Amino acid sequence: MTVDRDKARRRATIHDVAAAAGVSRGTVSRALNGGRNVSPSAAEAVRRAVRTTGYVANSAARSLVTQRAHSVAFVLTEPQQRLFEDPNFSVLLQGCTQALAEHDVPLLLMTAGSDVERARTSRFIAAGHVGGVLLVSSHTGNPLLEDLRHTGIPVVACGKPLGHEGRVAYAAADDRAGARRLVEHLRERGRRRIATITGPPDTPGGVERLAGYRDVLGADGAASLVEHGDYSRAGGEAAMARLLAREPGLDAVFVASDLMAAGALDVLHDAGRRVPEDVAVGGFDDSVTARSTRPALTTVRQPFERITREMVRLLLDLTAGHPPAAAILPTELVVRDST
Amino acid sequence: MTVDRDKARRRATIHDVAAAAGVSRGTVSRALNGGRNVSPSAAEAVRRAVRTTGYVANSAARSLVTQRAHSVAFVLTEPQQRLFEDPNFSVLLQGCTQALAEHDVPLLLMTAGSDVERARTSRFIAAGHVGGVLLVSSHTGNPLLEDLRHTGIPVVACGKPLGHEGRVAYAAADDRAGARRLVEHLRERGRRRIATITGPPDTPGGVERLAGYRDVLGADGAASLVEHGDYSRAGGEAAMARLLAREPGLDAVFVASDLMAAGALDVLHDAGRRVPEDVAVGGFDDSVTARSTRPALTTVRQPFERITREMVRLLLDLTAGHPPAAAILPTELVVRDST
DNA sequence: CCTGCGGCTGTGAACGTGCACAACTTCCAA
DNA sequence: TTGGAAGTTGTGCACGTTCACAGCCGCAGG
Repeated sequence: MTVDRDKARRRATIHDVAAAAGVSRGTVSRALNGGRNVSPSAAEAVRRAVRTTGYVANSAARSLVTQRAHSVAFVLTEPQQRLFEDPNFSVLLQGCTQALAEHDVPLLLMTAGSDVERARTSRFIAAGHVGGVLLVSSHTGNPLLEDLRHTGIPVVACGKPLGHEGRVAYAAADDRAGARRLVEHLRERGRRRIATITGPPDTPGGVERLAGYRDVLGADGAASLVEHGDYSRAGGEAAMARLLAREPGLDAVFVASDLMAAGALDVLHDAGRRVPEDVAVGGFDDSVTARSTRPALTTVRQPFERITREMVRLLLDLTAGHPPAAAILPTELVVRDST
Repeated sequence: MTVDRDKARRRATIHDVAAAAGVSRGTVSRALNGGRNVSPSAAEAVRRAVRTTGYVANSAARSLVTQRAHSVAFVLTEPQQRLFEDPNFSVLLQGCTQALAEHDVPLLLMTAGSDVERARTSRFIAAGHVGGVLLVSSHTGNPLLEDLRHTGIPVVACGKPLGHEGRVAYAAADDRAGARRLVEHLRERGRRRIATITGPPDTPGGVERLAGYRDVLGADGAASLVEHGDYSRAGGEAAMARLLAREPGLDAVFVASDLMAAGALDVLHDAGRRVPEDVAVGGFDDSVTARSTRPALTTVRQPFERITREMVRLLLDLTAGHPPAAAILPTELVVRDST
């Protein structure tokens, strides 16, 4: 009775497993972790004992002795509002959760939008509470990355970490090729006055997608039809308005994100331009936004699922001792009704 | 030199603080945790030593001895797709992260959409890896809640947990009053044939918002103008199409979520109905969707910030030994262009 | 037959913390 | 003066795990 009650109340420890299997703690630990130097019979006995006792390793005790945590922090350095305005972040978060769960690694969500948040997050990570960091930060020059590199904790960035290339692992879509493909598509549709709304110049998406645009159109003619946005819907509206004021005769716009493109569509609509008859509009990301605009948006699909999967793989590699690597993944043109 | 190097490499422990403050480990522990029975001079010395050593308590060691984790799991039981389609989940997630961070409690994000995920999440939580659970699950009858109640780990639900009222703590908006207010608003605008698109009948939002609608219109006349949706955009489209087929002369629709309302707007537009001239449309949630539709949506604002704050407060109360409580929070009518 | 070696196993120590307990001080009332 | 109460402090132990080490066995080579 007493034994049964204890077993029911307290979680099974490695001692219980050892006793049930008729071996020692060390053997159980070896069987479960390394798997080396354990006889087949002992391994089988341990496996059975684990099943009957319902043993799950105590992570606190484990990370106390191994001096490192098993969990991974997903850190978002954008101002908080972005998390719910831009669907891309949700997709990334969901993908990473999924990919990590498959490796039985819990994900801690942390934000570092304000200075207070950044200090708190930085301190938390430096305290060794997590074994790795997935950093989603588009803007360069974020002090958090400096802090993290100083701690020596494995970090994988989403998108090329401008200024840290080669020193920080990252996974990213091939922004430049994707942008090139979309602008080529606009030309194939017969468009001649093609403008662009870029992302901020201190973000990889802002730089690379503009580069792809210029690959097709050349730097000279392009220079006069470039406006910068900030990836927000409102930013897209403002940039589109500026473009129309500068060049009323434009017949196409390549917008560096779907959210900004949605804003641009509104402005074009209010200005009496028909899409795609008068002006063709191309976006970037293929987020849910692209499917819900009117007309539905032609865009460049980012391989978010592969990106998140690669981020997790790179992080696990890093913790295994590999040097920082990069994964550049191909994009895909999705043609809908706006071009 | 050696001391300096050690201090730089290894994290400061409670021993280091005790040595620096000239007291014992026990006093340091008391000063930091309880604060009771510690002389002012000792407390001051400890405080100073903590600052100079940069001491941060080792959470692994702490939870090993206290037998409970400090972190909180945010569990989403909806199918994964919903996370990025419905902005409400992002808002909830962001709010909880924020509120927990203020208490220095890390948030673990877990999903339980499929059976495999649910089993994994359930096992993880049962293993004692988290100190509490914030459960975001609209549908009733989810086996996860049963699992969780069995473990005895504190749980706070978001929205009334149908079938567990009084036994599980929860925070929710006053759905019924909010729906009532919106339908009254439609009548004040002179509408007479008011239909409704509800949420699923096994969700609190599906039940309560329909109840509010009936409070105003009476059960009899209402019965013929009710269609069920599933909170998705596509579900809203389908339900709107069914309503139009049943009652072409309707002049208003109360839709139980903004996302479904966005779908309904599309269908009304394609059917040649002008909004709000021919048909007034009201939504629920006041999510970003409501501001980006054309016309902008009249809706009921859910006090998400207060909801998340209350969820966290209820959870902390629970861990402190209080019995499960509920927090019902008032909503607000937001009038825009669709009514 | 002894020696060495490689595979396998058990045992003690350590990780850093909170808590129970004992010891010590101070102070006041009997 | 003494006793005890109240407040403050130090110390041993336990939490559950991994790791290094030592001991055991069987086997092959000298």
